[in-house]
Amino acid sequence: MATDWLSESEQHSWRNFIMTVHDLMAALEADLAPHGLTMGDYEVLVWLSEAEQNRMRMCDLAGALQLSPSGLTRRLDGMVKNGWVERASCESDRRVMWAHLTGSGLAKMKAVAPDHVASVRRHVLDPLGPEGVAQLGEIFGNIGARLHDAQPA
Amino acid sequence: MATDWLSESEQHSWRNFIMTVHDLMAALEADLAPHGLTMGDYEVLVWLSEAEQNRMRMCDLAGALQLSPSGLTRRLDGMVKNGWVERASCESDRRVMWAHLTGSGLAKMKAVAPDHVASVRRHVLDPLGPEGVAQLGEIFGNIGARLHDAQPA
DNA sequence: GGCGATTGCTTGCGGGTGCAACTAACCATA
DNA sequence: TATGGTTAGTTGCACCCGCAAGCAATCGCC
Repeated sequence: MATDWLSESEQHSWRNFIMTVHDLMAALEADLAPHGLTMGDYEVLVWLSEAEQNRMRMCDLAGALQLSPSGLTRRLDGMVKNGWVERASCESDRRVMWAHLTGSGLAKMKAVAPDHVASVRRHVLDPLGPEGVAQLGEIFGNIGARLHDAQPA
Repeated sequence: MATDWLSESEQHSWRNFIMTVHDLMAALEADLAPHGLTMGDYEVLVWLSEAEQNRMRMCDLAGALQLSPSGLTRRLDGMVKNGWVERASCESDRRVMWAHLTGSGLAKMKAVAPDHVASVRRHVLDPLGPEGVAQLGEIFGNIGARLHDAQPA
Protein backbone atom coordinates (compact mmCIF):
# COMPACT_ATOMS: atom_id res chain seq x y z
CA MET A 1 0.00 0.00 0.00
CA ALA A 2 1.05 3.52 -0.65
CA THR A 3 0.33 4.50 2.93
CA ASP A 4 2.96 2.30 4.54
CA TRP A 5 5.94 3.81 2.85
CA LEU A 6 6.81 6.59 0.43
CA SER A 7 6.74 6.16 -3.31
CA GLU A 8 9.98 6.80 -5.11
CA SER A 9 8.92 10.25 -6.22
CA GLU A 10 7.62 11.14 -2.78
CA GLN A 11 10.86 10.00 -1.23
CA HIS A 12 12.83 11.98 -3.77
CA SER A 13 10.89 15.16 -3.04
CA TRP A 14 11.08 14.69 0.70
CA ARG A 15 14.79 13.97 0.92
CA ASN A 16 15.52 16.74 -1.51
CA PHE A 17 13.67 19.07 0.78
CA ILE A 18 15.24 17.91 4.03
CA MET A 19 18.79 18.00 2.77
CA THR A 20 18.52 21.22 0.80
CA VAL A 21 16.97 23.11 3.69
CA HIS A 22 20.06 22.29 5.70
CA ASP A 23 22.41 23.53 3.01
CA LEU A 24 20.31 26.60 2.35
CA MET A 25 20.28 27.71 5.97
CA ALA A 26 24.02 27.13 6.17
CA ALA A 27 24.53 29.28 3.07
CA LEU A 28 22.40 32.11 4.45
CA GLU A 29 24.24 31.95 7.77
CA ALA A 30 27.57 31.99 5.98
CA ASP A 31 26.59 35.09 4.00
CA LEU A 32 25.56 36.82 7.22
CA ALA A 33 28.55 35.77 9.29
CA PRO A 34 30.99 38.40 7.92
CA HIS A 35 28.64 41.05 9.29
CA GLY A 36 29.05 39.57 12.74
CA LEU A 37 25.55 38.27 13.21
CA THR A 38 23.52 35.12 12.85
CA MET A 39 20.15 34.54 11.25
CA GLY A 40 18.69 34.63 14.72
CA ASP A 41 20.21 38.03 15.45
CA TYR A 42 19.03 39.31 12.10
CA GLU A 43 15.47 38.27 12.76
CA VAL A 44 15.52 40.15 16.05
CA LEU A 45 16.59 43.25 14.19
CA VAL A 46 13.85 42.76 11.60
CA TRP A 47 11.05 42.31 14.10
CA LEU A 48 12.11 45.18 16.31
CA SER A 49 12.71 47.53 13.39
CA GLU A 50 9.17 46.86 12.18
CA ALA A 51 7.60 47.15 15.61
CA GLU A 52 5.92 50.23 17.01
CA GLN A 53 8.54 52.47 18.60
CA ASN A 54 11.13 49.83 17.70
CA ARG A 55 10.31 47.79 20.77
CA MET A 56 8.50 44.60 21.72
CA ARG A 57 7.66 42.79 24.93
CA MET A 58 9.92 39.84 25.49
CA CYS A 59 7.07 37.35 25.36
CA ASP A 60 5.71 38.75 22.11
CA LEU A 61 9.15 38.76 20.58
CA ALA A 62 9.74 35.20 21.69
CA GLY A 63 6.52 34.19 19.99
CA ALA A 64 7.44 36.02 16.81
CA LEU A 65 10.86 34.40 16.74
CA GLN A 66 9.49 30.95 17.65
CA LEU A 67 11.87 30.91 20.58
CA SER A 68 11.44 29.74 24.15
CA PRO A 69 11.55 32.42 26.86
CA SER A 70 14.98 31.31 27.98
CA GLY A 71 16.23 31.18 24.44
CA LEU A 72 15.19 34.77 23.89
CA THR A 73 16.78 35.89 27.16
CA ARG A 74 20.13 34.51 26.04
CA ARG A 75 19.85 35.81 22.52
CA LEU A 76 19.08 39.29 23.79
CA ASP A 77 22.01 39.07 26.19
CA GLY A 78 24.29 38.88 23.20
CA MET A 79 22.57 41.67 21.32
CA VAL A 80 22.60 43.93 24.36
CA LYS A 81 26.31 43.25 24.70
CA ASN A 82 26.73 44.36 21.09
CA GLY A 83 24.75 47.52 21.76
CA TRP A 84 22.00 46.73 19.26
CA VAL A 85 19.23 46.27 21.81
CA GLU A 86 18.41 47.71 25.22
CA ARG A 87 16.21 46.28 27.93
CA ALA A 88 13.70 48.69 29.38
CA SER A 89 11.20 47.97 32.10
CA CYS A 90 7.56 48.67 31.48
CA GLU A 91 5.74 51.26 33.58
CA SER A 92 2.28 49.80 33.30
CA ASP A 93 3.26 46.19 33.97
CA ARG A 94 6.43 45.72 35.92
CA ARG A 95 6.73 42.07 34.97
CA VAL A 96 7.35 43.10 31.39
CA MET A 97 10.70 43.89 29.85
CA TRP A 98 10.82 45.81 26.60
CA ALA A 99 13.34 44.76 24.03
CA HIS A 100 14.17 48.09 22.44
CA LEU A 101 16.19 48.52 19.27
CA THR A 102 18.95 51.10 19.72
CA GLY A 103 20.07 53.55 17.09
CA SER A 104 23.11 51.42 16.64
CA GLY A 105 20.91 48.37 16.15
CA LEU A 106 18.79 50.13 13.58
CA ALA A 107 21.90 51.26 11.75
CA LYS A 108 23.21 47.70 11.81
CA MET A 109 19.92 46.47 10.43
CA LYS A 110 19.96 48.95 7.58
CA ALA A 111 23.58 48.18 6.81
CA VAL A 112 23.10 44.43 6.70
CA ALA A 113 19.64 44.10 5.17
CA PRO A 114 20.62 44.71 1.53
CA ASP A 115 23.25 42.02 1.72
CA HIS A 116 20.88 39.56 3.31
CA VAL A 117 18.16 40.33 0.81
CA ALA A 118 20.64 39.78 -1.98
CA SER A 119 21.60 36.50 -0.36
CA VAL A 120 17.99 35.33 -0.25
CA ARG A 121 17.54 36.39 -3.84
CA ARG A 122 20.63 34.60 -4.99
CA HIS A 123 20.00 31.34 -3.14
CA VAL A 124 16.22 31.14 -3.35
CA LEU A 125 14.23 33.66 -5.32
CA ASP A 126 16.34 33.82 -8.45
CA PRO A 127 16.64 30.06 -8.94
CA LEU A 128 12.88 29.68 -8.54
CA GLY A 129 11.57 32.58 -10.54
CA PRO A 130 8.30 34.34 -9.72
CA GLU A 131 6.22 31.26 -10.31
CA GLY A 132 8.37 29.10 -8.10
CA VAL A 133 8.34 31.69 -5.34
CA ALA A 134 4.56 31.76 -5.44
CA GLN A 135 4.50 27.97 -5.26
CA LEU A 136 6.87 28.06 -2.33
CA GLY A 137 4.56 30.39 -0.46
CA GLU A 138 1.50 28.32 -1.26
CA ILE A 139 3.14 25.04 -0.30
CA PHE A 140 4.24 26.23 3.11
CA GLY A 141 1.00 28.08 3.59
CA ASN A 142 -0.79 24.76 3.19
CA ILE A 143 1.59 22.90 5.48
CA GLY A 144 1.39 25.64 8.08
CA ALA A 145 -2.38 25.77 7.95
CA ARG A 146 -2.59 22.05 8.60
CA LEU A 147 -0.08 22.30 11.43
CA HIS A 148 -1.89 25.11 13.17
CA ASP A 149 -5.23 23.42 12.75
CA ALA A 150 -4.10 20.35 14.60
CA GLN A 151 -1.97 21.81 17.36
CA PRO A 152 -4.22 24.17 19.33
CA ALA A 153 -7.06 21.67 19.55
CA MET B 1 14.20 48.82 -7.34
CA ALA B 2 13.02 45.30 -6.81
CA THR B 3 16.54 44.16 -6.06
CA ASP B 4 17.02 46.17 -2.89
CA TRP B 5 14.21 44.66 -0.93
CA LEU B 6 11.55 41.99 -1.27
CA SER B 7 8.17 42.63 -2.80
CA GLU B 8 5.21 41.96 -0.58
CA SER B 9 4.49 38.63 -2.20
CA GLU B 10 8.13 37.60 -2.06
CA GLN B 11 8.28 38.52 1.59
CA HIS B 12 5.10 36.61 2.27
CA SER B 13 6.44 33.48 0.60
CA TRP B 14 9.80 33.73 2.29
CA ARG B 15 8.52 34.30 5.82
CA ASN B 16 5.91 31.64 5.36
CA PHE B 17 8.66 29.24 4.45
CA ILE B 18 11.03 30.18 7.25
CA MET B 19 8.45 30.02 10.00
CA THR B 20 6.65 26.93 8.78
CA VAL B 21 9.83 24.93 8.41
CA HIS B 22 10.48 25.54 12.08
CA ASP B 23 7.02 24.36 13.10
CA LEU B 24 7.17 21.41 10.74
CA MET B 25 10.43 20.09 12.10
CA ALA B 26 9.15 20.54 15.63
CA ALA B 27 6.02 18.55 14.74
CA LEU B 28 8.03 15.72 13.21
CA GLU B 29 10.33 15.63 16.22
CA ALA B 30 7.36 15.59 18.54
CA ASP B 31 5.83 12.64 16.69
CA LEU B 32 9.11 10.76 16.92
CA ALA B 33 9.84 11.58 20.57
CA PRO B 34 7.51 8.95 22.10
CA HIS B 35 9.60 6.31 20.35
CA GLY B 36 12.65 7.58 22.18
CA LEU B 37 14.54 8.95 19.24
CA THR B 38 15.17 12.20 17.42
CA MET B 39 15.07 12.99 13.73
CA GLY B 40 18.85 12.77 13.79
CA ASP B 41 18.76 9.28 15.26
CA TYR B 42 16.11 8.24 12.78
CA GLU B 43 18.19 9.37 9.85
CA VAL B 44 21.11 7.31 11.09
CA LEU B 45 18.85 4.26 11.16
CA VAL B 46 17.61 5.00 7.65
CA TRP B 47 21.04 5.41 6.11
CA LEU B 48 22.53 2.37 7.79
CA SER B 49 19.53 0.17 7.03
CA GLU B 50 19.86 1.05 3.35
CA ALA B 51 23.64 0.63 3.29
CA GLU B 52 25.46 -2.45 2.11
CA GLN B 53 25.77 -4.89 5.01
CA ASN B 54 24.01 -2.31 7.18
CA ARG B 55 27.23 -0.42 7.77
CA MET B 56 28.92 2.77 6.67
CA ARG B 57 32.26 4.43 7.28
CA MET B 58 31.99 7.27 9.76
CA CYS B 59 33.11 9.87 7.24
CA ASP B 60 30.64 8.70 4.61
CA LEU B 61 27.84 8.65 7.14
CA ALA B 62 28.76 12.12 8.32
CA GLY B 63 28.54 13.35 4.75
CA ALA B 64 25.19 11.67 4.23
CA LEU B 65 23.81 13.17 7.42
CA GLN B 66 25.32 16.60 6.72
CA LEU B 67 27.05 16.40 10.06
CA SER B 68 30.54 17.36 11.16
CA PRO B 69 32.85 14.51 12.15
CA SER B 70 32.58 15.41 15.80
CA GLY B 71 28.83 15.71 15.56
CA LEU B 72 28.59 12.20 14.20
CA THR B 73 30.91 10.83 16.87
CA ARG B 74 28.61 12.16 19.59
CA ARG B 75 25.43 11.08 17.87
CA LEU B 76 26.76 7.57 17.48
CA ASP B 77 27.80 7.54 21.13
CA GLY B 78 24.15 7.82 22.04
CA MET B 79 23.02 5.21 19.56
CA VAL B 80 25.70 2.76 20.67
CA LYS B 81 24.55 3.28 24.24
CA ASN B 82 21.05 2.39 23.12
CA GLY B 83 22.32 -0.72 21.39
CA TRP B 84 21.18 0.31 17.92
CA VAL B 85 24.65 0.73 16.44
CA GLU B 86 28.04 -0.88 16.96
CA ARG B 87 31.45 0.47 16.11
CA ALA B 88 33.72 -1.92 14.27
CA SER B 89 37.26 -1.27 13.12
CA CYS B 90 38.11 -1.77 9.49
CA GLU B 91 40.68 -4.37 8.49
CA SER B 92 41.89 -2.76 5.30
CA ASP B 93 42.20 0.76 6.68
CA ARG B 94 42.74 1.00 10.38
CA ARG B 95 41.86 4.68 10.50
CA VAL B 96 38.30 3.82 9.59
CA MET B 97 35.51 2.97 11.98
CA TRP B 98 32.44 1.21 10.69
CA ALA B 99 29.10 2.32 12.02
CA HIS B 100 27.20 -0.95 11.96
CA LEU B 101 23.47 -1.27 12.52
CA THR B 102 22.67 -3.97 15.06
CA GLY B 103 19.71 -6.31 14.90
CA SER B 104 18.16 -4.25 17.64
CA GLY B 105 18.72 -1.11 15.60
CA LEU B 106 17.15 -2.65 12.53
CA ALA B 107 14.18 -3.76 14.58
CA LYS B 108 13.84 -0.29 16.01
CA MET B 109 13.95 1.15 12.53
CA LYS B 110 11.24 -1.16 11.28
CA ALA B 111 9.11 -0.49 14.32
CA VAL B 112 9.33 3.27 14.05
CA ALA B 113 9.34 3.82 10.29
CA PRO B 114 5.60 3.38 9.69
CA ASP B 115 4.80 5.97 12.34
CA HIS B 116 7.31 8.42 10.93
CA VAL B 117 6.10 7.89 7.40
CA ALA B 118 2.56 8.50 8.58
CA SER B 119 3.79 11.65 10.30
CA VAL B 120 5.38 12.94 7.11
CA ARG B 121 2.23 12.10 5.17
CA ARG B 122 0.01 13.84 7.65
CA HIS B 123 2.08 16.99 7.99
CA VAL B 124 3.42 17.34 4.47
CA LEU B 125 2.33 15.02 1.71
CA ASP B 126 -1.39 14.96 2.37
CA PRO B 127 -1.81 18.74 2.64
CA LEU B 128 0.09 19.22 -0.60
CA GLY B 129 -1.33 16.50 -2.77
CA PRO B 130 0.69 14.81 -5.55
CA GLU B 131 1.10 18.00 -7.50
CA GLY B 132 2.33 19.95 -4.51
CA VAL B 133 4.77 17.20 -3.58
CA ALA B 134 6.20 17.27 -7.09
CA GLN B 135 6.54 21.05 -6.86
CA LEU B 136 8.25 20.72 -3.51
CA GLY B 137 10.80 18.37 -5.01
CA GLU B 138 11.37 20.58 -8.01
CA ILE B 139 11.72 23.74 -5.93
CA PHE B 140 14.35 22.33 -3.64
CA GLY B 141 16.02 20.57 -6.49
CA ASN B 142 16.50 23.96 -8.11
CA ILE B 143 17.69 25.61 -4.92
CA GLY B 144 20.04 22.73 -4.20
CA ALA B 145 21.44 22.75 -7.73
CA ARG B 146 22.27 26.44 -7.45
CA LEU B 147 23.84 25.94 -4.02
CA HIS B 148 26.04 23.12 -5.16
CA ASP B 149 27.07 24.95 -8.29
CA ALA B 150 28.45 27.88 -6.35
CA GLN B 151 30.09 26.19 -3.39
CA PRO B 152 32.73 23.84 -4.84
CA ALA B 153 34.12 26.49 -7.19
C1' DG C 1 62.62 3.04 2.24
C1' DG C 2 61.55 7.41 4.15
C1' DC C 3 59.31 11.75 5.07
C1' DG C 4 55.83 15.30 4.40
C1' DA C 5 50.97 15.75 3.29
C1' DT C 6 46.51 13.97 3.71
C1' DT C 7 42.67 11.43 5.75
C1' DG C 8 39.70 9.49 9.58
C1' DC C 9 38.20 9.88 14.04
C1' DT C 10 38.05 11.66 18.79
C1' DT C 11 38.29 15.21 22.44
C1' DG C 12 38.22 19.97 24.50
C1' DC C 13 35.84 23.95 24.25
C1' DG C 14 32.35 27.36 23.45
C1' DG C 15 27.84 28.75 21.65
C1' DG C 16 22.91 28.14 21.18
C1' DT C 17 18.62 26.04 22.73
C1' DG C 18 14.68 23.91 25.57
C1' DC C 19 12.75 22.35 29.94
C1' DA C 20 11.95 22.84 34.75
C1' DA C 21 12.22 25.57 38.70
C1' DC C 22 12.11 29.97 40.66
C1' DT C 23 10.88 34.92 41.59
C1' DA C 24 8.12 38.82 40.84
C1' DA C 25 4.02 40.91 39.46
C1' DC C 26 -0.68 40.94 38.06
C1' DC C 27 -5.54 39.33 38.27
C1' DA C 28 -9.92 37.31 40.00
C1' DT C 29 -12.74 36.16 43.35
C1' DA C 30 -14.58 35.80 47.81
C1' DT D 1 -8.15 42.82 51.68
C1' DA D 2 -6.54 38.23 51.24
C1' DT D 3 -5.55 34.22 48.51
C1' DG D 4 -5.03 31.12 44.68
C1' DG D 5 -4.10 31.10 39.88
C1' DT D 6 -1.87 33.11 35.91
C1' DT D 7 1.73 35.52 33.37
C1' DA D 8 6.62 37.51 32.43
C1' DG D 9 11.21 36.86 32.70
C1' DT D 10 15.63 34.76 34.41
C1' DT D 11 18.66 31.01 35.86
C1' DG D 12 20.40 26.09 36.36
C1' DC D 13 20.95 22.16 33.90
C1' DA D 14 21.47 19.11 30.07
C1' DC D 15 21.81 18.27 25.22
C1' DC D 16 23.39 18.98 20.49
C1' DC D 17 26.49 20.91 17.45
C1' DG D 18 30.77 22.95 14.99
C1' DC D 19 35.55 24.37 15.14
C1' DA D 20 40.25 23.63 16.30
C1' DA D 21 43.62 20.63 18.05
C1' DG D 22 45.48 16.23 18.52
C1' DC D 23 46.53 11.44 17.31
C1' DA D 24 46.84 7.49 14.40
C1' DA D 25 47.09 5.58 9.95
C1' DT D 26 47.68 5.94 5.04
C1' DC D 27 49.32 7.92 0.73
C1' DG D 28 52.51 10.17 -2.52
C1' DC D 29 56.63 11.25 -4.17
C1' DC D 30 61.52 11.52 -4.00
